[in-house]
Amino acid sequence: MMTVSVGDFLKSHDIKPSYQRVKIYEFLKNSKEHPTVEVIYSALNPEIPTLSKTTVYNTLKVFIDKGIAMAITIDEREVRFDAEIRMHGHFKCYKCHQVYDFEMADQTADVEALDGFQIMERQVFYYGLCDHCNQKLEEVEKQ
Amino acid sequence: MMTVSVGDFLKSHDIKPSYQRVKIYEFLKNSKEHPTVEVIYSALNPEIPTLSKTTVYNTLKVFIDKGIAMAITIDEREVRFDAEIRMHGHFKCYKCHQVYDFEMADQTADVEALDGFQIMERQVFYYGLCDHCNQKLEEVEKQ
DNA sequence: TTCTCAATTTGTAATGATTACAAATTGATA
DNA sequence: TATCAATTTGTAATCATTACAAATTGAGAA
Repeated sequence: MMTVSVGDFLKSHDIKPSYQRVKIYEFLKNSKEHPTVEVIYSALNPEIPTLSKTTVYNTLKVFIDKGIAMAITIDEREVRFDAEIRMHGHFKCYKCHQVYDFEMADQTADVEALDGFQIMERQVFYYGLCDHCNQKLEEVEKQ
Repeated sequence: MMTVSVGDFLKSHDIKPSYQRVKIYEFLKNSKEHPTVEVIYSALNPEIPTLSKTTVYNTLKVFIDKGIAMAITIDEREVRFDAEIRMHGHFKCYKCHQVYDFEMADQTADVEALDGFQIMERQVFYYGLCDHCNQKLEEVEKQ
């Protein structure tokens, strides 16, 4: 729930709120699916027929540089993006390939081995079977 | 320190120990740098002039399928590999691009949000400045 | 030893995400 | 309205990875 417009939000992070940037940020913020460049481009193309995929790449790079989005390399193949900046983990299902968010305590301070290191970003990826796919598998095994 | 030969180790994991596979596993096991396919290929090519990069890809896929190696997607660009299977984290320095291992408690059980999920793999990536680069930066700032 | 056959390796070509780059467009300010 | 820098766009290049088919290898049979 944002109390300021997307334009003002971008401005407050030193990003000039062009039409494309506002639309891309809105899409990313409202999306729960951690979309790829391809997904963002395909979703906005009908509404912005002149949109270029390069613009999507450029814009996401700006968002990341300014600290309002994150790149998620949970896929080996293509990068996903997330407008949720607060610390949380990502779970990817091997079967349905969906990426789930999960709440997670920040245990950075516990890591003694990194004394003297300046930790600026954290990514926690778990992989396996989501509850849905896991349950279907168990049902099959019962038979 | 392995008490069995690499060949026997591979056999015990259902992998036929060809010359290439043994050499690639030895290199990966002895490497602390989480090498990419390119690094592995370049390192072994002098010793195995007929080696093909495709073989390196194929072999690493076999190792991962059989559970004796892991893919590390800490780089957006290319995949790195690790023969260390026990749970540990990876830290990548933004400046020198080196990837460090660090010991880490497994807090999987703490994650309530993943009830019903079957977690099969974990990756923890931290990014920032390593102690070496961080220290150099502080020295510059003092001047 | 020689033969056979499946597994493995190899080289080349294709794929596809990402980046480079230069031209076109936009929009704020004078 | 004119100017100019920032932004957007389209195309071409880059490069890690994969697909695929031919060549090679190696273990067991004859």
